[in-house]
Amino acid sequence: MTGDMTLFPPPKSEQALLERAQALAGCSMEELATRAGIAIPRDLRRDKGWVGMLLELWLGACAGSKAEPDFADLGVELKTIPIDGQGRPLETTFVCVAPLTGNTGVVWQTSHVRHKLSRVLWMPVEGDRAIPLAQRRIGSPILWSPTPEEEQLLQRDWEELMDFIVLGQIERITARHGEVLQLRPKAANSKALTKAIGEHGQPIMTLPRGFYLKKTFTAPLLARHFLL
DNA sequence: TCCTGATCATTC
DNA sequence: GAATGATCAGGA
Repeated sequence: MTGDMTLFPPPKSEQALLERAQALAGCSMEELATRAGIAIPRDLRRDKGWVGMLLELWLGACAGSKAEPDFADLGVELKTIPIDGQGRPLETTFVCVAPLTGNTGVVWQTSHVRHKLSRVLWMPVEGDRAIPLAQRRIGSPILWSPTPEEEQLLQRDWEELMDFIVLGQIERITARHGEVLQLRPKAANSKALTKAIGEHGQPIMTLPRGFYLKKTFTAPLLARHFLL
């Protein structure tokens, strides 16, 4: 058995996907890794995407495909989210890389952020570092689309952040900007650079950035599920 | 204690 | 370098 084989073909419907995801609830990383023939790292320091890749395998996501949803036929994106004992998120959620050039005329309606978040299967996973990785369990999955209120929050932040980028003010953006959506470095290290627009409209080199959902956005989203 | 800025692996 | 998958870790 090899690590890159798919345990399942892609699900044929949202319902099938959700049922498959629900069947994983309560399972430990040890169970899923062992049954997939995959070694479990001691921790995630050098394997940050390990849990996400493991769940892609079990859910039949198109691993490695790019610029497409994880479940292309269904238009569904898969997101694992580490949670504490109360079901609250332990980390922000990466959405997509921010385009730093060629943004003249871009609007929210056709943005990558909006498309990525239009339909998401959230897979909560115990993430407390006091719990050995092998013993961490999958939580109850949530198939989600933004409510009108949530989309409005996202759009407001996205437009504010994109304005900075287009106007050559990217170096002034910090993770504190945005109520629910923030812009932070997304790179191999602080020496990785990409082209952007400078304060006088000239090309500059800067850190690649990504859009991330703040915990203030994902926490209520997860909590709502437990109230229903 | 928590959040921001930095970082890790892998593929192409 | 860009894109996929994210979490780490020290300073505020």
